[in-house]
Amino acid sequence: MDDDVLRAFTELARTDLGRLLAEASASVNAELMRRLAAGGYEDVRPSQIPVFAGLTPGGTRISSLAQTAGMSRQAMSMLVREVERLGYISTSPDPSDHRGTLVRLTERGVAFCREAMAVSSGLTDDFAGRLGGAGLDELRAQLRRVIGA
Amino acid sequence: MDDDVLRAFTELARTDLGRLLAEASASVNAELMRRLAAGGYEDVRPSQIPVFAGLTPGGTRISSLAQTAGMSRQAMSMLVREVERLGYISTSPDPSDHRGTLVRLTERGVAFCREAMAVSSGLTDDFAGRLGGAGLDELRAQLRRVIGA
DNA sequence: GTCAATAGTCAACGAAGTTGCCTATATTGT
DNA sequence: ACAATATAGGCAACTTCGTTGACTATTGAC
Repeated sequence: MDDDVLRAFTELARTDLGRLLAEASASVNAELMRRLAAGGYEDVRPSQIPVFAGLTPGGTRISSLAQTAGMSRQAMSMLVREVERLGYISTSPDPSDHRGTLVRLTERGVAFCREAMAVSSGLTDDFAGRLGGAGLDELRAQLRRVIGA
Repeated sequence: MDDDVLRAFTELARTDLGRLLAEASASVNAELMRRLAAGGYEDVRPSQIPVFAGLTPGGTRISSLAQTAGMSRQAMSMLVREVERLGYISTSPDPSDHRGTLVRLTERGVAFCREAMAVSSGLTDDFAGRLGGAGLDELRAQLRRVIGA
């Protein structure tokens, strides 16, 4: 019966591993951003996090940030300008190669990274409480196995 | 030292639960769409899946699909037109309420749902092989615990 | 010193979704 | 019976996040 196919499909769509992963990801990410906002960083958007994540000590090229984030230089360039306008990073021409632009954290940027780490730790602790410490480690290991396809 | 904060932050960004979940979700979803495309359904895009997922036997309102998918009626209305143009669903005015539009699977739509279930089963089997059957069940349970925040 | 490669940016576009407003139909209260 | 209200759907404009293509400036190789 077609109806049976449809019912089975609907049921599948609800319990699917892909959907569970997507929901869990969205949920964790939303909670992370909510806590960052509560900590005084309401102006940072999720898409801007990769800018911070790609920074390295001593200053980092926009191209390098783009590659780390897996996106085009153009997109990263725009993100960098946004985050700079928010006051978290500063840019300056690379003295050793005037084609390049070096991106560095400002003091506010350092404070943001500290807060982000604290928030992430808090969230991790919450999950450890809910899943058990061993359960959380096991979850991480299984996710890595899922990714390593 | 600021550099230490940055290094710790970078490390965190790589091993973060949120990032693991996002990567796993993207990976599983991409693989699902890849297999659907390989099975002859190259024209269905990820954003259109919720149209199918919300359908119920006997025909379903666009508003109902929108609510199930958690999006606006306007967005779902557009998705419905796209998927209809691809030939997977048909629409007709609701005879019992002429404001409404009932959405139903076509034969091609039923075939798609069958294939999607087969693909999903295959994928689930693959993961069961990689994580162990009990490991997969445990992963699902933990993801549900993560979602139930 | 010319010539190819690289870093960054501008402009146009695309996918996926939102909000505000509009029409058509239904329902409800008096 | 009819005015008021609610609901279903659709149009238009906009936002977010990303892409590709074409361009300039600088650099390095020969």
